[in-house]
Amino acid sequence: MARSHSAAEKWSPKRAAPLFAALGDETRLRLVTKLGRAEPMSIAHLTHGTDLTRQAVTKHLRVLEGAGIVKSVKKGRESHFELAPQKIDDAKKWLDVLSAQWDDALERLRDLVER
Amino acid sequence: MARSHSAAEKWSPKRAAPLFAALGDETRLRLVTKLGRAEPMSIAHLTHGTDLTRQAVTKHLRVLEGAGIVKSVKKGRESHFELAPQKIDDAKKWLDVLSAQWDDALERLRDLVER
DNA sequence: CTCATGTGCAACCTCCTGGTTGCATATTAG
DNA sequence: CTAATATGCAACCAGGAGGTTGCACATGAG
Repeated sequence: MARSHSAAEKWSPKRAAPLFAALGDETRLRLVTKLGRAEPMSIAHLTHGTDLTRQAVTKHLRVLEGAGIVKSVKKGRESHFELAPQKIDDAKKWLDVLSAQWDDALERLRDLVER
Repeated sequence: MARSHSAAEKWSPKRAAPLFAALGDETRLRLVTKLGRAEPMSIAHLTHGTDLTRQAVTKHLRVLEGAGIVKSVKKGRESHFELAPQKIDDAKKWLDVLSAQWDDALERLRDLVER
């Protein structure tokens, strides 16, 4: 495998933090939820219903794109965005690893007390 | 159930965003990982191995505490922090709902094409 | 062709964040 | 008691985040 990141690095805080940071904004979570409908949408469309400017929404989309949570494709004069569920899975898995670590630790502590 | 939040609100971006925001920092993810060992640790202890000041670490811990990801208990002159795995699960579930929404949408679109 | 629509870019502004330092206070160690 | 340890609190700072406005430019509609 000629991958640029080791398996250990995959769970590094360094790689996971930007992902969570991108999700750590109400507006962006709303955008992501809309894009969860699996229909690529233009910036103008995504701006509708928001009390924000088109440019503000654009900035949020670029942040999501930078984190790999969203992909954009130019379609004529429009930019269509769609969700990249792989990154969502990455975030989920990071939390899974943490939970597993916690559960293991608890169990090990319990064993220690019992014997 | 006399809960203060409706079931729908539980998945609102408004509630989830602060959670992800708290996780969106490398230092905080490192702290959370350390606390995943299920052993309550003092601020001084958590500062060890970091290139940060004790106060910087303290601030991060307060942010995590504010998001409910961590709980603190004063033990003598020390403040001991431990993980609150429930919030981690909340974050994970939010991502699960999003993934499910995406998968459902994809399947529905596929059906639409096939018939 | 002409005009309206959808974006991109850049400058600017305000507020929050992550960090630091300095000092006060509460406990525990000897 | 006295000194060392573990925190808390407040002031201060630089830089980044989230938003806005203004203007240029490309493309689709009539």
